[in-house]
Amino acid sequence: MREAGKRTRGRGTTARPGRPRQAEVARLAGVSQTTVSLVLGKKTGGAAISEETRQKVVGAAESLGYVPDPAARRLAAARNNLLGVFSFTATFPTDVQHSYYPFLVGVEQEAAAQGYDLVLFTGSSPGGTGGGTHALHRARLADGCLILGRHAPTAELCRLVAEGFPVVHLGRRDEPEGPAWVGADYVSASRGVVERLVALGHRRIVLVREDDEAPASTDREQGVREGLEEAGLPVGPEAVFRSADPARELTSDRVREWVADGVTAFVAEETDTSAAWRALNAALAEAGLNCPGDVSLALLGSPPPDAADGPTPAGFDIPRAQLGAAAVRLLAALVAGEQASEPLVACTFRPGDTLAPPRRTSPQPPDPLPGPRVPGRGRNRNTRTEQGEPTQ
Amino acid sequence: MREAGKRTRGRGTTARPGRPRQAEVARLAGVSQTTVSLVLGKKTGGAAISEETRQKVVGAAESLGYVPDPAARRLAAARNNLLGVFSFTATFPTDVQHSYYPFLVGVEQEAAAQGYDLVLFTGSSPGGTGGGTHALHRARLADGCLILGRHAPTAELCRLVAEGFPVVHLGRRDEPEGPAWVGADYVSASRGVVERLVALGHRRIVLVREDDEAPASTDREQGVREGLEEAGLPVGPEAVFRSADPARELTSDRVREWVADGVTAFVAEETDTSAAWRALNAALAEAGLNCPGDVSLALLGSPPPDAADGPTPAGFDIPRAQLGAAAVRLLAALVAGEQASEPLVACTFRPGDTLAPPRRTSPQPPDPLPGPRVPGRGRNRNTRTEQGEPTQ
DNA sequence: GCGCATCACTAATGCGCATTAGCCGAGAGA
DNA sequence: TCTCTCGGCTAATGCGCATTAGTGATGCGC
Repeated sequence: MREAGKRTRGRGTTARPGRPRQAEVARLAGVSQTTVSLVLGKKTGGAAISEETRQKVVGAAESLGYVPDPAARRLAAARNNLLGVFSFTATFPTDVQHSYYPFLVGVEQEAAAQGYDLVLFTGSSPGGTGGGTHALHRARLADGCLILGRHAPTAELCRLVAEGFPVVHLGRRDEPEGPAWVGADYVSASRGVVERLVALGHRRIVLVREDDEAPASTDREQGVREGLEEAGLPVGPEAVFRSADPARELTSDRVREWVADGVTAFVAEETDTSAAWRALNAALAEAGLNCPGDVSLALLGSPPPDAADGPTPAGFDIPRAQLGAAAVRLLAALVAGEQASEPLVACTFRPGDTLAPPRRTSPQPPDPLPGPRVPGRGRNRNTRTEQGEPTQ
Repeated sequence: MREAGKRTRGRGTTARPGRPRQAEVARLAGVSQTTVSLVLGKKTGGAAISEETRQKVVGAAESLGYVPDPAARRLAAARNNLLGVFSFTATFPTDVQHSYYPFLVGVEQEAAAQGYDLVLFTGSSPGGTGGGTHALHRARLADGCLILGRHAPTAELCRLVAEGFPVVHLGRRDEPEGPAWVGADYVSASRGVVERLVALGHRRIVLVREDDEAPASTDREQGVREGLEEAGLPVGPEAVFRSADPARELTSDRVREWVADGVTAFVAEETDTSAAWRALNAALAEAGLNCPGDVSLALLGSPPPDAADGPTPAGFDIPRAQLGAAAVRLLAALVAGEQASEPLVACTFRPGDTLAPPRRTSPQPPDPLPGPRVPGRGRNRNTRTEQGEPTQ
């Protein structure tokens, strides 16, 4: 069933039914196939090749237009330089908004850099034809596999992991026996935002967050708390406003009250809906407070795409491409049998247009901070927030 | 140099260093490797397998999570249900504007439907590490390969084709010995736009185009000409305004002149820069003509993304996702050894807000057309423009 | 002038799979 | 009873390459 019917391998003849093999090159150069492999593979691995022979081989290969067969190459090398990418929604959904595209930018780049090609496993969304329940098992075709999104069947996934197959999940996971993962360092990033505010002179800062328990939310709150603590500011319940329905509960009255009470800066968490952020902005507008004149604002994440107009909120961006790249690096390390290291990727500080020193207090940079600094709680060396320069 | 030092293949032990092979499955099922291959390959090729044995094998394979090695499959002259995707720019560039994303939407869907997974060959952009000049030959790992964009090295490409490797290029190509391709049917789509205008009562229509010889341009002009001809309207040089620098040469005076002369509709070609379209709009605005009140306008393509405001121009959209899907279908057919069929994909008519019956002539729908209709030149059955309903 | 270490190269092997040629036992035909 | 299929399976082979043992020559020291 090879090529155009029949069995083509009529060896012995000079016939060249397909593309040339190393054997043909060898014959033409008057050497052995091994020599050809050695010369073209560049690896002198123990053996030495005379310049003369090398030239003969290279010449023969060129004149025949020899190109190695990737399948054979990979088979012989016992690895195929393929990384699987599994998303349990379409990898390229019609709705670009919810796609993994930004991650894939980094995934592709890093994979290329590491010498891997990518296998996109299709049809893993509901109703996929092949595989059925065991869709994930196709991943074994690759040397390792990347999981995007939280929709992978956990049982299957853990099984792959248990069997020693290298798997990296893009996004934090909490299972003890689950796959390796990489995620954004929300804690450090959030702390960094608070540090900025403090450096500008703010002493009363309120975090507005929604009412869920996702790690993404919890981490941000923790970061804010660490930032406050580090500056010796109070971390009591008054520092966090938590609401299941910010649009209703975060009123202009509430905001006025805060401001009257000495609050000079607000920090809102970012979520799918950006409910907290929207509510905060609405309430401020209604209260007649403007930003950054009256109060400073920061958003712990990227602004929603529909809010492209208006000032850019200060805060941080999730470096999606870098996350993708980090995931690939980690996966490549696992494939190579090395140990995984830091799974957190630093976010990028976004200066924005919503920060200013507080109104009434004269900006006393970092000196007269009330309360003691907490020394041991310094930022984590490896994952510290990459803060852009203020002038940037 | 295999795995973590030493030779790992300490066969005989129960050790399972990598993913399971057919041999392991065979051992577990108590049959030979051949039987496993036979059962899992579904090909009863001469041999018959009892249902009992089949069950044992399938069970063993499943419990081990066996997945065939794609490289080995390819080497053994079989299929591996992998389609390669090659883009000679980054497949996921940072600049989303110029990406192949819309095509990939369709590629992914159709690949899933046909039971193929996709291999993204990375690093084919300039400076790619692996492969070097012969980067394209990595494609041989897959059953066939899709080429996006015009940057593939033609020589390599033609070589693959000559060797009988299934290749489909997304976008029209004109080499005689080049790869198969799929493209948008600009001719039919452009003709369809003219037909609309004619149906609305327009009798003097001018095409504004830039001065290049790309097939995309030529095809559109041809479509317009066919549309005019079909309606029995003159197809002389006065029907086409061609300019290397529309911004300068397409003046408001020129436009006024046309209108005074009885022209009631303009059609502009779409290009990277949309120069023709922009110039036309500018000239009309300067001439104080409004659309669709005074004249009707159509754009032979999708509006530039920076012109999101303003009325939606009538015209057609290139169905990128469908093109991707069509490319995959064609490729799958080639892989299966079938013959290729129609490479053209119909564009979608976009009604827009820029069409209206001509001002002074009473709208005489399709009846009193001057001149004879040209019968044989009817639209191409298979590729006719999928025109949206006007009410849509 | 005999061991011994290069040097320059080759024969042999196996990667994981598909395929081909058989092998063995049981029933059918003679 | 002896061959003759034929069903059900397996041993053997090869895909094109990389890798590992060699194998002759040659040079070198003593």
